[in-house]
Amino acid sequence: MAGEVEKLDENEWWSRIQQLKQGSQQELIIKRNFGRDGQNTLANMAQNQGLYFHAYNKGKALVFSKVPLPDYRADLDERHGSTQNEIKMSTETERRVVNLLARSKDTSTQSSSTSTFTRAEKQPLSSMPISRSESSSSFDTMKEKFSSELRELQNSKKASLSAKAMLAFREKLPAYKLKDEFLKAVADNQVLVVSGETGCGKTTQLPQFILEQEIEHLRGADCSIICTQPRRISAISVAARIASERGESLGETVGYQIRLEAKRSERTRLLFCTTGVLLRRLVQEPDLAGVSHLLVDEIHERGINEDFLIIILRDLLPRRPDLRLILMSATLNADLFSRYFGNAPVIHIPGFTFPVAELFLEDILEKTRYKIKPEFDNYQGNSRRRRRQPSAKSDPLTEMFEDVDVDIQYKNYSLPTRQSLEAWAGGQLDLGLVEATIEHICRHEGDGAILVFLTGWDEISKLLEKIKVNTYLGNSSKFLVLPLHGSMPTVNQREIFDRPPSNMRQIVLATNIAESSITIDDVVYVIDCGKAKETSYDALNKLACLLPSWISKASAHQRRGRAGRVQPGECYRLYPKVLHDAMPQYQLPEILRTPLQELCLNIKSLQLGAIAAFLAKALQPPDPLSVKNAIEILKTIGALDDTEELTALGRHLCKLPLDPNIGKMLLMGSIFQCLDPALTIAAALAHRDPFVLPINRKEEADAVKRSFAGDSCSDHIALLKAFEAWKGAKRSGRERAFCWENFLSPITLQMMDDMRNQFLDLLSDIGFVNKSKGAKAYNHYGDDMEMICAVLCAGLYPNVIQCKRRGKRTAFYSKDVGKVDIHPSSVNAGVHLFPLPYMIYSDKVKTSSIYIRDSTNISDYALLLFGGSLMPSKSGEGIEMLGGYLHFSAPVSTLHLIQRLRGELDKLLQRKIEVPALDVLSEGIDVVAAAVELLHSQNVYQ
DNA sequence: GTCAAAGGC
Repeated sequence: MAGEVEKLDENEWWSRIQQLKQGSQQELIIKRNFGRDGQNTLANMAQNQGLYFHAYNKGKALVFSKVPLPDYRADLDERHGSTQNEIKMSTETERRVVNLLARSKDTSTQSSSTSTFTRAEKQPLSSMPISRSESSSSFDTMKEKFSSELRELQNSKKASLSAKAMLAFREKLPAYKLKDEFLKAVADNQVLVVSGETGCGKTTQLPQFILEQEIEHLRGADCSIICTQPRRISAISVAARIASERGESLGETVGYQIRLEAKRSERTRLLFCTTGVLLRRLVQEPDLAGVSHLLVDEIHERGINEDFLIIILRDLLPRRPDLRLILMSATLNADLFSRYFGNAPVIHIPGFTFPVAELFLEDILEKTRYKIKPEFDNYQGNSRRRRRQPSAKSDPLTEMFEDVDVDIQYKNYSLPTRQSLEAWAGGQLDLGLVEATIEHICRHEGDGAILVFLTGWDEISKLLEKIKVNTYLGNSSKFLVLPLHGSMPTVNQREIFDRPPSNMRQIVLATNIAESSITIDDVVYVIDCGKAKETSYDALNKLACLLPSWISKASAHQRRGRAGRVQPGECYRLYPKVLHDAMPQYQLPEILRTPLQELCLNIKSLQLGAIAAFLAKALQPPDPLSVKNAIEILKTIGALDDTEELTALGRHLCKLPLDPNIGKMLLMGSIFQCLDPALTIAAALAHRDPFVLPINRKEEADAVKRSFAGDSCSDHIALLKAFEAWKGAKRSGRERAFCWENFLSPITLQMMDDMRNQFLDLLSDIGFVNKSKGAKAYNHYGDDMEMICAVLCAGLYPNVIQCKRRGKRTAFYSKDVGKVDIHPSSVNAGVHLFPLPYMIYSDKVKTSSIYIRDSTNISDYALLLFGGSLMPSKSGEGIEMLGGYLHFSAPVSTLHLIQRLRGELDKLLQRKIEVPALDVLSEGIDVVAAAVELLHSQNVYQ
């Protein structure tokens, strides 16, 4: 059935596609011989031509067809055929299941009545009319009274002595000098873009100017100013700063609101919140009724939430002519936002930082006399050969430098420097160079902390080791070296913020976390390796990647700025100046680098119309193929129907602040009586891994995690058991010791606990849980490992891989990308044989290989009963799933029994989703018991 | 054989 595979050049494809359209041929199969960007364009254009497109075998075979294509075709897959899994059910099990099914009530007659419910639910999600009509005269009087009260209070605070000192401080900020110009621009324009460097005071002053003016003009009661921040910590700290500048306590006129935490009151007029909080609020208030001014801060960071918000706001402005929108950005790309909003005026505020001297690789080599040794695999000494054979990993920027003629470009530099530049390989960071640079600063430059930007855990750990054995830097009475990484326990410690003893120099080895999330005050020297690990999304292979790459000029600028906060500083850049000049201006916005299913669900939830059309309005619209993939997943998990409308399940998922798969897992847990485990696992997957990665005691940490997993072959169970043990330790008052001994982060665990409560509230809001019944009513199978794994399967599907025996080991295969590996941090890493034939996972990412980060070993029955829909296989003798990728064979009676049970389960589930209050235990006890019976009689894995 | 960073009514 496969047509002949053709090799085509990129410039031939268009005419061949035209031929396909006009001729009698059914399909065209192209073997890829060009880059991925070309493929995506090709795929999109072919689809515009009305042809179906699918990529097979890691995108090596591209198929265009006049008929819809299956998403798996063994004939085009060179990697492996998918194996049949033979299901052997014992007669005893079969008899029990048949009996249980016979006892179960026939639920099919009742399900028809639910359709009316579905239709009623399709009406707008919420309509909360603001009852302006009620504004009786007494209401107006109250507001007037409140407005003048606010003004009196503001004036009395201003008069106080401390306020005068505070004002003197504020007046020194660059933003203060533009106060009048800013307020006039806000009054005259609906949209305003403000650009300003760090330290200019825009975040603390501009919202405050508006607040002061509104109160002064007796509009205090009517105004509601919102300022969004991308991070929780900045929302709190900025709000606290402004409250103190106004001489008030936090939560009076100035407050904040972040997830699970708020300090605000009836009197709050200026609210700082995370962008996510505002997006959630938009579901209830699509017009932001009642908001007078909205400031969106840090938009230059181009986070997915901010980019999403901006599309919504541009559509909203005509409906809210009285709303004022102020976009705040770093200097570099303010014009981009101005153009997006119809050339909105831009105000620029100069920054206030100390000058930072810049040194590039060539200067550093000259100063340190460090000698770069040629790379082994790349080298045989002669530079011409190096140029002709660039290492496979090298990127365009590094290649660009390989073409530079060092002797000409650097003729004013010494010979050793030129030789080192010749040997420099941008593909790999030279830690010896970093060490030499640190030592140079410590020996020859003045006092002050050193901040080193590295890409990840491994580099931090190795450099730490190098410093420890360095004869000069290893002196722990003179140098305080601190690793700073999001998953290291030190992040939660205060050491980094405490000033070191005066005779010690602090050296911080950090990831990007120190670029914007954590500020270390007394940094004078920054060493920048020029790289960061960055996610990207390969739409063709439906694969997320996390690879080190060169940072943008904007990031490099931000890193440099970290040296000039307290006094003039120095920035040592471990890459040549010509490379810096060739860096991209900005990083690709997050919306172009991430899987989009959650965003797509939010678009439907906010009723913003067709997904693709909406996203096409973005500042930089995502690849249509990425959008298509996201919609495809939402359809597979049953959140969207064929017309891209929300299903009943989809509407429930909208209410949960979770990735749709994790949300579904949570709903399934509540339905199938594993509520507590589902809450815990959902919280961990949505937030972050509570296991920390200590730098010295990695093996111990690994062993602890494995002991939590027991023999479950599941990272998810390890999370669950760790959380439960923490709860126990907390009850007995030994939380701290417990966390320390078990390499767990108390902050993360506490956050998980709070999130569990939020999820429980939300499940109660949508009717799945009746809190008054107590936890016991929803945890009948809370200790049943097979049932918990089945719930994981129900939620995380189609994230499933096959485990196949290869001699004494097991190999793993996924439908989209073929062979994958278990991530070495998983409890399943290094295990050679597994009791069950599949793994379900929530995170697959390409780094040095394609890794499944967290996995749970599951049975055929878990997949058959809780996975994707069952299709009769083409041969007619079995069942297929996942577009033909998974095959199951069994005697006809077994197949029928499984299909019948699956049918009953689906019916029960559908009714429960449409009528959430339905009691599954009383309505479907026998069907669920039959499922449990099968799950417990696990097939022997061959 | 490995672990960038953020975020949610």
